[in-house]
Amino acid sequence: MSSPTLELELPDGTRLTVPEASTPLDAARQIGPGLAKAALAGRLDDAWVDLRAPLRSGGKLRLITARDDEAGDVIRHSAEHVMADAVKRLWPGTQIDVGRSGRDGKFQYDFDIPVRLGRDDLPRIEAEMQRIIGEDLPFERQVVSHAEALSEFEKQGEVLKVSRIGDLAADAEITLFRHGSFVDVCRGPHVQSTRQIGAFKLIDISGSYWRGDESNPMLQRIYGVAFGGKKQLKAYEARIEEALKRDHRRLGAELGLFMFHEWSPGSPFFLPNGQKLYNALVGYMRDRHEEQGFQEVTAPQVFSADLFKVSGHYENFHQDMFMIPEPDGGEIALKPMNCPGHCLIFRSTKRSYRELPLRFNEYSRLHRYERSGTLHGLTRVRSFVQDDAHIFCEPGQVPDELDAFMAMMTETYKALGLDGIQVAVATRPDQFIGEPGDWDRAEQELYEAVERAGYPCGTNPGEGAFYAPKIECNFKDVLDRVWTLGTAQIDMGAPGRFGLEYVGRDGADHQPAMLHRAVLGSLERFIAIYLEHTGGDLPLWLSPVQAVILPISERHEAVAARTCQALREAGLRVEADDRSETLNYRVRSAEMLKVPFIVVVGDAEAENGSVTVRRRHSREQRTLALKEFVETMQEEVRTRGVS
RNA sequence: GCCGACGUAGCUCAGCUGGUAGAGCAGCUCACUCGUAAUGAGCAGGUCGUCCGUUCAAAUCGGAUCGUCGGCUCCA
Repeated sequence: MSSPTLELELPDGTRLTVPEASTPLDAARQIGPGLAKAALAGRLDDAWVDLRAPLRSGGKLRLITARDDEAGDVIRHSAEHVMADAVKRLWPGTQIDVGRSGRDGKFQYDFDIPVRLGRDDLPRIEAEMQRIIGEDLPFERQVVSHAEALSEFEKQGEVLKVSRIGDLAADAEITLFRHGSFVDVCRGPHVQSTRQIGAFKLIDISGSYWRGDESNPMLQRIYGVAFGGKKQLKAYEARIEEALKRDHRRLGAELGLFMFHEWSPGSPFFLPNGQKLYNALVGYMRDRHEEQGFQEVTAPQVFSADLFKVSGHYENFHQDMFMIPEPDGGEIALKPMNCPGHCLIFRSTKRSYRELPLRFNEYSRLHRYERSGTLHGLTRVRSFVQDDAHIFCEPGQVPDELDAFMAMMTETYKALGLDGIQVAVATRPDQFIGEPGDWDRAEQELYEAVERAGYPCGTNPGEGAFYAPKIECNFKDVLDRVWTLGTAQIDMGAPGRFGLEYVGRDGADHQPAMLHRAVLGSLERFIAIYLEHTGGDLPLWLSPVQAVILPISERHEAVAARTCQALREAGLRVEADDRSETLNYRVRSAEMLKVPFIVVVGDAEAENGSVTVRRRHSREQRTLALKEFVETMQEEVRTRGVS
């Protein structure tokens, strides 16, 4: 009678037969002692397996070593434990909560530490971690029952951990990992020994609410990065440095696009160059909407609080609004959204089904009171404009309108060369208006629209607006933070609350469906993401300064001025730089402002009415007739080419 | 709003444990008049975020406040 075995297939195709309940480490030993020593974890059919966990089935086994790209994932996991151990060693009485390791090399751990730590304490923790790594402590894996896990941490007085274990099912098998005297609940996998943590660095410390709830006490969270080797750590640091160069806040200042002032926190000033970019974008969206049957309107900026009592904002959005008490005891508010105004326009006259879908778009400035700690450059502001529109239609027309939204969104982002969009449906939040059944149907319609448009669709549970579920178009900024740009929402409250009606084919009154949608979302936020996406190298049609004219010397100033004027009259945004500086100096200055065309005029050009042009990022200089240059530029602007 | 850090000339930064501020770039002036990434010289520029306190004396120490940055929470 032979004992049962498992069949494993190795990456090179060879097959390995091991006794049942062997561990990946056992398999590694069979392959060779070198591999067994270097192995960090295993992948069985692409799922992580801990080296010490008995295999439950055969399959394709890959042993991960520091040389593999995925090594970092395992190392970070173990680095979390080592960091937690270090903090406990340094500050006895520390309660550990949980750690997490994410993408991009980062890991974190939350603690309740008896003292407040600052960044200055990080080197001390790093040193302690280094000591633990030097101790070469093996990670031990242990599977225990729920009760055993509870008693383990109760014994240690780990109140937070006990509470976390309480979340797990009573019949769950719990895996513990130990190294030295430190133990934590963890699914794994972990490296074999602390020594295998190749390179790490603690990067920051911050607060975080216990269980993510701001009514709970605040814990201290420490962030770090860890990799298989020093080289990856260096690469990470270089990547962050590069990313920072593309930060829209930095580019905004360097290119003279926008600024902030402490007397109006979170409210951007668009400087002349920024306003040109802004106007170009709005102009583009105006055209797109007009083509698609939208009608632009402008509603007031300030309304009586009564409007928002009807819309539901007063009860559900109050702390996000700028409310102003009036001398006579009334209350007025800066509008945080355009929708209530559009509802008033809709019901200003008797509407017929023949008018539907009725699409109103608006570029008013919206104001929302965002808490001070949430403000962030142009991505999170208190004053912004959306390419916003509301569609009033018959309920049966909703799918077509959603399809049109998805199409416009796809086309617009494509035209701008912006990729990396993530689409998700944000569902009913805890605080909402309307009927749950209607929400379910609306959410379903949104999912179907995303699917018809061919996008993979995620779900952001409970992230919908209080009045509508929404399709969200999400993008990451240069430091991997996710921001929502475009959205499409099906309103669950406004048509009823505002008593909106239209006369149907049947002569009876019906309630219209109402959609909210914005393709770029907040223009401010869009500009931020787009600047980071392009690194400030905007396509010609969006460049604030499309060309700069450089006279070779003083005697060419008049030609430069004439050339500049001719280009301006052709509708191009052009400036002449006739400062008393060397040509090289002025070329450099134009380069740093990321101007797409550098145009030089000297004796030769003055003589025959030509210009010598060099495109940014090109080394080639072309001399051509001014007229020809104008036409080339106009054509590129007209077709909104993306380089 | 909460936790932590930061706040010195337009920008980037120096200024050790308290003795009333310094550089580079930008700006201005003069000279140079130049063919695609920094010509040279000179000048000017700051009540050290703000307020209160400690001290003979505060950019430096303490407190408060505002703003910014990194997170948390919240959100386009």
